[in-house]
Amino acid sequence: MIRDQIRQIVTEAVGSAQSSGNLPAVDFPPVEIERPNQADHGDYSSNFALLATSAIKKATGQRANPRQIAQSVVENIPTGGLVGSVELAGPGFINIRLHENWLQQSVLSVLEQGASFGAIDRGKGQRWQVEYVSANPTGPLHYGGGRNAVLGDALANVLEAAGYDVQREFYVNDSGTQFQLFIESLYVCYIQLCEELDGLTKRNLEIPEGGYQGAYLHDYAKLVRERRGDRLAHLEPGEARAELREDGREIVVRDIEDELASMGVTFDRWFSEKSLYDEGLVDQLLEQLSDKGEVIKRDGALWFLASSYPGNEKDEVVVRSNGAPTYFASDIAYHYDKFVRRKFDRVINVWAVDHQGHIPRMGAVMRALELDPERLKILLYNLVKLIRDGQEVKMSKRSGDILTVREVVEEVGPDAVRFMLLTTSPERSIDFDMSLAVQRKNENRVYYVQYGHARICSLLQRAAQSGHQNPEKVPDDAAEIVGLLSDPAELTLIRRMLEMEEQIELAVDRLSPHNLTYYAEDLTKTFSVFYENCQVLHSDVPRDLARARLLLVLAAKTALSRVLNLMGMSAPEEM
RNA sequence: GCGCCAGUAGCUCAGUGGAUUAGAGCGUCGCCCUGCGGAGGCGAAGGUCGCAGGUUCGAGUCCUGCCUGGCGCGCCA
Repeated sequence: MIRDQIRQIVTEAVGSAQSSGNLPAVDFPPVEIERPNQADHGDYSSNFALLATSAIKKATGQRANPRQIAQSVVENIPTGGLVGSVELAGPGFINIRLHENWLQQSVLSVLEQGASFGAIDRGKGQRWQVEYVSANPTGPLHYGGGRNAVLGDALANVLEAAGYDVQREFYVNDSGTQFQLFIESLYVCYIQLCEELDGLTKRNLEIPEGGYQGAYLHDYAKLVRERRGDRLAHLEPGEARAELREDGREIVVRDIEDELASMGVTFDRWFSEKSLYDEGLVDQLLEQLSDKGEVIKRDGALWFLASSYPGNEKDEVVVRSNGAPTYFASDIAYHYDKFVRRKFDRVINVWAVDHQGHIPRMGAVMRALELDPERLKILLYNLVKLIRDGQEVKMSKRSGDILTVREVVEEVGPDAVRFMLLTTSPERSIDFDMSLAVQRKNENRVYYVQYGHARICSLLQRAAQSGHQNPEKVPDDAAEIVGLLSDPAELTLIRRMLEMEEQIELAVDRLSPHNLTYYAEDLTKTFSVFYENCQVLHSDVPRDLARARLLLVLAAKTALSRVLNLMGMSAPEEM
């Protein structure tokens, strides 16, 4: 990374200053490089001298002058390469500007990297898992799950860009109470459908208490009947429901899968909760924890003694007194599987805020399994409120009449959904204004960015038509002609593109990719300024300059489509 | 009651402990089209960063207390 290179250069300068006696031989804190807020403070700056002052005071008791320290460092930073100029500023800041030649040449580096532009190797050799959505397989996805999908997917994209080996997983809760209720509800719908269509005697079955009643169940039931005819209706209810589990699971999971695919979200693995029971892993883990005294029997139930771990106030039931395990039991086995069997270095679970209470418990589980709790990270996100025509979209849960991800995607389009759900930091709730998201107006930020990309494409296309060499191809004299890019608007655009690595790093560090939306806008804005100020295809523009600018435009396209892709959005050629 | 999160411009939101002016978009008010997509660009107005203390050379950012709103504290998930 550029910033790492700068850090290295400054660190070496500190070393030189120390060995020549200009700086005292004390232990200094590591050099930090930051991005100044103001452009005239350079591309990068370091507050090293200010931190060094207190380090010297601590070590020797002497008071040092930060400006003097900074001066000693500045003198030892060679210009050339990527460093254009170095200056001492204010109370002791070291401001560094990138070299113009180096900036120009980096246009070619952007083109070389192409679709992987901005990739860094921070995660090299590490296997991470992102588990997201993991909604109950009991029906279509509630729109709120859309935020989970978008966050998890973009985060996984960004982690891959940062060099991590990432696995995307959806945990299918096909074993608990909710799934059972779903199957029972589906059974009732199926029987009713058979009674109606196959003339069977009415049994007057009713959806069980707490069961599911959405209209989608009838669609599911139809699918079952298409596969099985009325065969299951002639079996004992218990037997029929057992058989229905498979069909029901398949149908609902497929439905959710399609729904997520409609906004471009896919998974590497759909992990079955039931499989943890089938292979006995849950029992095995409960025994194991029981042997270690972490799990005990009390009041007829089996308890995990979570309260012996920090942050936990109470114990948790893992097996109810009626013998049925809670979801928490399989969660223990599931995380054992993730960390011990599959050996993920780190796992990120994306959860809605209403699961926040589960976090300390999982921390306790990690400790009980003798795993470093740091290896499990929870990305919590707040709820989404849908607004249409200035009013909150309310829905009745009882009738199962929910607004689904599919419906929202159909109404506003996958790209707008993704962008909108990504702009806000996860811990904040979102008021998602659907009426605004569909408007092709200035207020809609999604279109601003995509329009910028389309305009770039149109420019490149026009270039090809007006007799330029295929602008998508880098010419042999590219290294020479990019040297003609010296307009402030051109250099600013290059600088902005070169922030890509840092933007990716930032999203990874915070486990939150929302900065990408702002970066995309910023990049687009910077391109627009260039576009206004620098003509490309115009008779007044010298041919080589036009060619150089076309390379820059192509690089801008590379950068902009890269950010859009990281966010999981399309980069339209035209709109 | 306890815990977690949020409170920044009229609105929607960024903000990684540092340099006299805390940013963006929208909205408002002015400009810029004999030129590559005006779904654009430039500029202006607009802020007690919820409140009160504290730490620091320096706080929107860290600490404490309080106010407001959301969520969580089940043999639910």
